[in-house]
Amino acid sequence: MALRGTNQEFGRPYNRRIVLETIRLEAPIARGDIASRVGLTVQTVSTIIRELEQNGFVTGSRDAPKGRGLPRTSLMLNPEGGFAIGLHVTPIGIGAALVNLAGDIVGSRYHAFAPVTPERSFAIFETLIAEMRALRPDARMLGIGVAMPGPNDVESMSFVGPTTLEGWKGVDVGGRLTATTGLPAFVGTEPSAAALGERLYGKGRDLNSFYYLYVGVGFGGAMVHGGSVLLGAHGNAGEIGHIPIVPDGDLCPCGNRGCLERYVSLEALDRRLKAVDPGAEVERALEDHPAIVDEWIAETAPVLRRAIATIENLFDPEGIVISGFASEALLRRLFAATEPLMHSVAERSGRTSPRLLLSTEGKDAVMRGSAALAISGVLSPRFGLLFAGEEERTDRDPIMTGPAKKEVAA
Amino acid sequence: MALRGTNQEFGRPYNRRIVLETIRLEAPIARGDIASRVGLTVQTVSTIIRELEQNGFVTGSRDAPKGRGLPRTSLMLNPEGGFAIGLHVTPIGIGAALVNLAGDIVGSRYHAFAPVTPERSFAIFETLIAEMRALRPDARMLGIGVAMPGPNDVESMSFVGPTTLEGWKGVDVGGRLTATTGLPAFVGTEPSAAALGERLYGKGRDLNSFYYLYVGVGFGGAMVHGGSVLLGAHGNAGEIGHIPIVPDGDLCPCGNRGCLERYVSLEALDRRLKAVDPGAEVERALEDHPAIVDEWIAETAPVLRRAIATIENLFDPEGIVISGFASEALLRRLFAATEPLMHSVAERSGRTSPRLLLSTEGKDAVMRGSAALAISGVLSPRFGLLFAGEEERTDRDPIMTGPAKKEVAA
DNA sequence: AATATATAAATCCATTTGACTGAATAAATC
DNA sequence: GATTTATTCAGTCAAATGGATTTATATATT
Repeated sequence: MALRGTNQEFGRPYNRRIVLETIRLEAPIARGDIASRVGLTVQTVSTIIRELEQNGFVTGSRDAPKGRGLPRTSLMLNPEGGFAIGLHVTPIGIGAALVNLAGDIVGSRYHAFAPVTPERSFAIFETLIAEMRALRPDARMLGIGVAMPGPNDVESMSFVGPTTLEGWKGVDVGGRLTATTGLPAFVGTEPSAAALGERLYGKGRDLNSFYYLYVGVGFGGAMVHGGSVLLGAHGNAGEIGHIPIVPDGDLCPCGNRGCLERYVSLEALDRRLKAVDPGAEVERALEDHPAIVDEWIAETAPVLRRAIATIENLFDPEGIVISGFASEALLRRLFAATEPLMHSVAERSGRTSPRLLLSTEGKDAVMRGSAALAISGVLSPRFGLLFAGEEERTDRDPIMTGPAKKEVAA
Repeated sequence: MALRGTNQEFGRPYNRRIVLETIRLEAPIARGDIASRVGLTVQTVSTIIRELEQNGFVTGSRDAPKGRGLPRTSLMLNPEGGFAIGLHVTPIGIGAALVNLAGDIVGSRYHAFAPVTPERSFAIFETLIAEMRALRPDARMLGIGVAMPGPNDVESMSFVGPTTLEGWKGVDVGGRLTATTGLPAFVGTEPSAAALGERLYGKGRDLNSFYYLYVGVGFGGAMVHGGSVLLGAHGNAGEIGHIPIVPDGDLCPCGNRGCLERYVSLEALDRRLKAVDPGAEVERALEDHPAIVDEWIAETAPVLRRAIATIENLFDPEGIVISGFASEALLRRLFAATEPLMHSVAERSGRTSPRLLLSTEGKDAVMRGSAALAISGVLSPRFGLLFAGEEERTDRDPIMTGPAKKEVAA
């Protein structure tokens, strides 16, 4: 855990992040409001804002006067203040996107190929990264984020079975990318990256804590608490696809029986489709084989409901966000099938917010999310950590370094 | 979440806590070692230690010389530096204990009565608290911690059924205790309090993250991560007793079917015993009805195993600690019945530590733990928070106030 | 219409807190 | 006496604070 003390040089960057994060979440907002919100004085916030403006992270605009007094200057993130490249590695290809500070996808590319071996992938990484960089050649590039299927380094289920990648065990993806590009690189699992994206730019903006469900080829999840994604001791928290949900159920490649992923996942649907029509594709399942989808939904709904009750009782989140690589139409079907929800601690007396939310971010979520892995280095409030349990980054504070830097009050 | 900025006056208490926590975990330890560990200079640590010594939290002793140079002064927590009263409310009585900074139970008392209504309980609280205070009349009393069965404020399952308390809905336990005693009072659920005790004084000292399972009348749990107990959005995280583990299983008072607690809990064993012998008692189950216990263990083992795999895949902890109100012998039986463990992300390639640990702290865990709720106000490293998600305590820093205070460099 | 006052937002400046750097001191061994 | 190690003393510096000041607008008064 390595508890660290604080000192003045540590405190300033921390306050910078707090202020920047507040602007991100509450924009447009004025200096005074930030001050009262974060518990600093207006003067302090003012000097921090000056730094942030000079470095291009924040822009301000004089409001229209209403009431007496000097009209406030509303501050907001400068979307062009920084960019990150998000990479999404799947068993059937690699996606890349250039994402700005506001989470907008400036441009993206997808390269389909198989098998996705490390050597071929690294070559494609380089091409994709160069392409993305070319979209904003002179901008401040904050880093690269890579989302990969989990879990990491687990004997029985790493990179085995249809939902995982083969041949990647022990490959230092982050290290190699940093070496070839000179940019800081961060690697995360698909669901944790997507959850981070959701927390920064999606439904998670309004939720202090939420559980994120990611229906992909497999089925993943991530708990977001206090702004951080909980990764667990070894980054494998959220392997919800492998919770044993049906006693003595289907055999799973992980060695257990009745894993959630065997029922609720695109791979599970695909298996059903292929059994009837070997040429069927999950993407077109609703159009081509609606009856099979109906059957699948009906049979998996109780399984999904039990999974949801399990999450609610174990994590007590403010809400559960359902999202994923699946098509929006299919997600909506799954979402609707969760009703009626089971009883759980989520049934609070004064509850107003919904227990379940559907994220329509769709497939962009992962790419945005993986870029967010890098962007979080700038935007994270807690000493640079958006992932609880992650090693503390000892790099210099990225906010005040980088190409876009103009001279700060020398 | 309310992000807060930091400043020097905020930084000093934080550093004090970091130093104190380091001493607690690593004692005996010298100033220099603390400095390099927490990243502060020796001088800064020195001044902090001086304060802590003057306030009686820490004592130092000159080591025996070995090698040349001035022998180091080893520092350790002064167990008598502070005390807290732990209260444990159960459906059949109330326990109280006086606990010192080192987590030692200085004295304890149990008052059996039923039904445990709020009015009778508050009267008994007062007697017990007075008794505990009398054990160290002049010592610094840090506060009162109360452990109660969960969950809080949930429509369908609050205070209903054999494992819960009735008539306590909406009762402000902490507020009333503070009002009558003048001491800060903290209320937590049984498992979260016990988990905190385990983290401060038990197996949790060596684990950065662990899941804590508490076999009580019901079945509870708590995730400890980075030194904090994760409470969830409303303090109800860890209602593991109500995860639906058997599809279409036994009906539970919560309204669902097949809840874990219906199988693995003292209440479940009790039901089995009473069905055969209405006068049977769980405490004497192993002696009086070994066959029934065998049968219960055999039938619940697969259920427990699935629960363990679920926890491992959802939280990825370093380990799972099994503990509880149950007798040590019974816990050992349950513990042994978890083998063979199912596959999960816990099966890491280089794994050396056990996946499951048995805590022999026994029934003291809860009382120590509830006292720890109050003690954590002093020992918590993160700005006074040992519970992630808890409201920030705006009280003055308890370390430097209180009866034992001698004049600090006026 | 012209002027004065009230209010709100943001900035300037002296003060204070607290951690840091470097020198000094104390207690041991060589 | 020289060297080594642990700890303390003295001065420096970064950064947040409180109070006064400046700027821009609205409203009241003459």
